Amino acid sequence: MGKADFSPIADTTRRAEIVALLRRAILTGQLEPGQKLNELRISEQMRVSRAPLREAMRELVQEGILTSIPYAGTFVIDVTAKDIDDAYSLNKVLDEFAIERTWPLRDQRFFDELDRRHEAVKQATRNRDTTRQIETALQLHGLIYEWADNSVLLETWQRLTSRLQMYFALHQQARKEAVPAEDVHDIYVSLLKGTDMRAAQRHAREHIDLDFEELLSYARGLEQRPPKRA
Amino acid sequence: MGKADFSPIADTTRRAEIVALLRRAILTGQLEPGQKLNELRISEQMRVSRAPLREAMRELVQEGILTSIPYAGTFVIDVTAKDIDDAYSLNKVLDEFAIERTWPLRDQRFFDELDRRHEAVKQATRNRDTTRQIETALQLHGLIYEWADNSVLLETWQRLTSRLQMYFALHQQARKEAVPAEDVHDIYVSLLKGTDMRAAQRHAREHIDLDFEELLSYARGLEQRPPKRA
DNA sequence: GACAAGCAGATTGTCGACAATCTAACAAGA
DNA sequence: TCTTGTTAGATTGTCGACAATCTGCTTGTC
Repeated sequence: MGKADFSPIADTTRRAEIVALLRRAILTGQLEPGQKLNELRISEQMRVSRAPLREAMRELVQEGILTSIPYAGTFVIDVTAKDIDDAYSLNKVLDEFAIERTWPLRDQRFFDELDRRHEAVKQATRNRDTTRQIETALQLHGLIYEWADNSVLLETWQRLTSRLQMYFALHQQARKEAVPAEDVHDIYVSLLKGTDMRAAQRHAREHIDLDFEELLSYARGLEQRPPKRA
Repeated sequence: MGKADFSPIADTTRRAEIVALLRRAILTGQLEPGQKLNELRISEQMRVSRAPLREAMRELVQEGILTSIPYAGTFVIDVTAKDIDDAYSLNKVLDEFAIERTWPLRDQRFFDELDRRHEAVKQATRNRDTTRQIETALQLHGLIYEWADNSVLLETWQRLTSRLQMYFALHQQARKEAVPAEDVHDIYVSLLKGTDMRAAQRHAREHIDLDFEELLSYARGLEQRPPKRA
């Protein structure tokens, strides 16, 4: 018996690729909140028929980053300050739970992965690649969810992540200035390696507090934006 | 200006109706876990083409009660004891959060609605309508989520509800005996009307504890069930 | 000019047919 | 007997066309 352990091969359906493309466009801010997605136009651009495109859109609607009105169209979700606040406060609760569950399961592999993701954030920061910086920061944050050994929790987090990534991307896009270069994750990582679970939980709350505060002040500025046309 | 407040008219797309039909079939246990959904057969039975059916299926996949393997088929999710345990433990955390958020927002309308839903459970119990009993009990439980004024939390709960309803339905279906006739929600309701939030939170934990314990012992019995054929 | 009716264009929803892929049964060879 | 190659059937994925619905403009009327 050979011992090679192969990873599952990629989904080869057009639908899956369309989902990935659309999601990326939304999460990086290429598609603005409220914007309408014209099926014919997009399907022609992607050289695909409308059937798989529509199926892909249904998935993203359920994922919570698109919204659909029958016979009117499918739109990128609107972002209100309340949405961000809601996501943020739920995130705090979930973080606490995830840390609690992950805590006894931490091992060397966990610490290694933690360092690896932390390094990825630092590199993206050095490269001034803001999109990648957001992505890697969320991946670093997501490790406690992957490790918590709770599939429903992980699913919930992934759904939340989509929105968070979108929110942060919009925020970054809005303020033209460069991203803070210093690394704010050092303490978080070291606490996750330590022995005081409560301290880690407390810091997680306060840490994401900071990021969100700015996000919120930004979001409050763009309330009642007019709906974008396709 | 007239003052009538109309409820939104029904979605008139076939897709929406198909989603409702399929969801109901799954959540009531008409479709067993692991069972394959044959697109052609179902579309013929419903007198609908495969396009809206497939779109409906995509939605339910994202909702977490179906699972899809490219070129192989779409299946009702398998239920493992761990899945139930995961959903259960997350539910406890969310309950606590929902109660905390709902607490200061309780008013007369809340109490009225609480009573209304409680009454619905009691009536379903009297009628020995187990399916409806599960449905109404979950609706009673869901009020704190609807009242918490947090859209992301509500969404998360609704997703969780789908699975819980499915789990309980399976459980009920398995044990042929009648459902416990006594009402276990009296204390829960009265605590939500009271002044001691901590007590309400504590009881929510212990209350759903009871329901789940039986569910878990049942689920542990059906591990590694063979996949059902269409 | 204000307003309602009706029409044209654009867009979404649905259909039936074809292409790509998988499964299972069978045959051929070691 | 076990493995490998082939093939037929069934099922999923995708396509192009048609039907249903919406939107905005035009027209006609007061």
